[in-house]
Amino acid sequence: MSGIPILIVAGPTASGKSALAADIAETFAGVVINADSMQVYRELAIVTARPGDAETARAPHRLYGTLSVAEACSAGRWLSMATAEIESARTAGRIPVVVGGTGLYLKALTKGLSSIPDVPERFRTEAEALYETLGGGGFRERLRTTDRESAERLPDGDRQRLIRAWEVVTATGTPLPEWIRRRPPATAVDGPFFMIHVFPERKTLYATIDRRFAEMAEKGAIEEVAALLRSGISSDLPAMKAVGVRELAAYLREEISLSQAIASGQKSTRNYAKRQMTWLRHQTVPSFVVDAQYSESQREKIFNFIRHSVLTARI
RNA sequence: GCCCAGGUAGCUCAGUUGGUAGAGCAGCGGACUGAAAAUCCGCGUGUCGGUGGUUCAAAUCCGCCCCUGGGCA
Repeated sequence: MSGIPILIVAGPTASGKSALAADIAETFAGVVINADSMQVYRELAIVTARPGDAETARAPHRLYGTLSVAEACSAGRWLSMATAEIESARTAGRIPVVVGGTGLYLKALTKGLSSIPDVPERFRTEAEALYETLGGGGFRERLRTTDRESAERLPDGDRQRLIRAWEVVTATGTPLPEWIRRRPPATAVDGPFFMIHVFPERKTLYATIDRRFAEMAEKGAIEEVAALLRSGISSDLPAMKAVGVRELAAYLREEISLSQAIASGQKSTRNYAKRQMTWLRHQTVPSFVVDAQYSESQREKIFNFIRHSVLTARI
């Protein structure tokens, strides 16, 4: 059952990878499985550029809008959902087409994620309070007494990773790097994996991003964020940190003008796309690279790659 | 045509009495093991409009030319 290969479509936001994934799944009897950390949230459809009904009708789509914004997804949680979807697609004889731009998720899928016990929430609260009182430098010194390796590796300002390292060692008694070394990645699915990278030219991509963000604001993103604010969920939740949510929320709170919010959202999206490209360039080995925005003119050469490499790998 | 004010990084601009240039924003490169659309680390990327001259030395002083605003005709 694990003989069916897994196809991964990776690329920065606005590269057209979702459309490509839908095309592939429609043509080759696949199931599109989302690997985007924000498109999993139900209430964020527009700001996350989640595939619409027309697209999802063409082939089965999984893990899109499956969680509420009141919940927090995580690499581990996503991985277990994704492996379940991959196995069920395979059982049904369909090719899993994993698509997304969240580098950590894709790495977890292809290289595995060490199994580390769940850390109860109170440790995070405690760590955050401690970080506030001691400051970055002080917190790092404190961490040094229990997890020297992390304390030396991380800069004072890397609040999130320092807190995570502290949580793990405090809750489990074992430092995070030790967990990683000790436990082999337990949850990755069996391959074979094939990866398609969609890498548009930078200038084109940025122009698309700018256009798309302005359109989102016109077509309901503001209302979507307003509803999110009205729901009163904690600003610490991941969904509140999505690109576009932060900027439009600032506009709705009347802290900045609409045009400032749009300019700022466009900028954040461009910066995000750049970070994604760093991940994808260095953390994965592509099997096939599309060096342009995906469009129908690219389709045949990609399909040929799939016919010749992916399908013949099928057992 | 004449008179002003300008022309310095992708953009907006600094630049003392001459010592081959620096801020903000934008951008670029990198890291990444359960928040990852997160969180960080690093980097000025330059025919100082052009050209001749003065000088040991010119973004800076002088001449001429080009361009952009504004004003007067």
